[in-house]
Amino acid sequence: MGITAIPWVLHVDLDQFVAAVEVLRRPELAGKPVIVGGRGDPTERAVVSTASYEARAFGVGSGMPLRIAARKVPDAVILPVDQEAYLAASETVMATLRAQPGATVQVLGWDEAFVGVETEDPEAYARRLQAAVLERTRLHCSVGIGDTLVRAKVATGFGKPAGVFRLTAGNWLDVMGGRPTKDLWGVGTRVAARLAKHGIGTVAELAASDPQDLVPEFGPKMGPWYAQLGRGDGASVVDDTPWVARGHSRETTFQQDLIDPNQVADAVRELAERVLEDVVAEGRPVIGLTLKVRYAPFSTTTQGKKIPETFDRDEILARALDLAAGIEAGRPIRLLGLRAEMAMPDDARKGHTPTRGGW
DNA sequence: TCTGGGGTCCTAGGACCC
DNA sequence: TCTGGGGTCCTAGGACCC
Repeated sequence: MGITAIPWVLHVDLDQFVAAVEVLRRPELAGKPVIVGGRGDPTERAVVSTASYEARAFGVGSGMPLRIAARKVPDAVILPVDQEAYLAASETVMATLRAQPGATVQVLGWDEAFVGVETEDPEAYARRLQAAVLERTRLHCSVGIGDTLVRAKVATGFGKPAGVFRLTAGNWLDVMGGRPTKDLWGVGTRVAARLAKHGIGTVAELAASDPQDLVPEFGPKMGPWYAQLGRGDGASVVDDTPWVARGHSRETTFQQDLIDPNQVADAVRELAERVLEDVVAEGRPVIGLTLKVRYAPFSTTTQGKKIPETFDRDEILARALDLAAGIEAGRPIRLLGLRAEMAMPDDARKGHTPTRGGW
């Protein structure tokens, strides 16, 4: 008997994806600090989508205000976000992954996916995968190998750029144990701070914690889930069930804060029109609406309402304006967002989501 | 330094029903 | 007059991800 092929989870993540796509169509940018964000105008309210490695060397990263990024890297080439271009590149990458022998592909976003495969040699498979993506798209990617989704996802970070790294139950604590809980996928600064309050600062400490002890702080689901996350445990099945959106939202940040109620009403109408385009394209009726309001400087409130199933444009507009009636008069508004929740088709699997749920 | 836009899921508390 | 206990649904808000 030879070695039995066993199931592995691979996590594929394109390196500096957005910046790389831009450099491909403008080769003269290779080796330069490239920052992509907003409309490419650093005087506007916008944030960095992606920075090339050359720009990251100056301390620029995703989510940073574009204004600050431009200040840190005076020579940077600043480009507007071009969703269509990235989506097209992404689709080619995903198609390439799906074409690999034995691959089950679960897309997580523009630039990343899980690949499930049974193989004796996951490193060799990962290398073939990288070569295929590079040949087809001229884009580099890193691959994490794991025995669970979480371990594969975390492993990728150690493979960057353009490398391969394996994390399993065998080396998880050796590699991750001493690191802060914030390094885990799903633990942000807020949760890390709340864990620290209970004396849990590292992954090893979280892994050793009793899941039930975390329930009072985080609730019946999230408490045990964080304990499991600390151990790297969880689901190991890659699920290629097509993703069905729960809803669609649109939001706008105003370059100048809004005060006039008429302007607010106009903005809500426009958001409703844009949301409706997506809903109509999906062909599934709206069952709820949520309005998000960010007042200047920084408090955010939401107001939601269930509504009877409808596609009716006027009905949805009227409901959206009802929600807008709850906006505090006279307070400057920096952002408005409108989300439409849609009815789920009967055959859609609940609990399957790109970033969470069930694991 | 001053924070986009598109998503998902979880929790607490109130309303309502039996 | 005062009021149990359980269940479900809804809303508002929080947290996280890319």
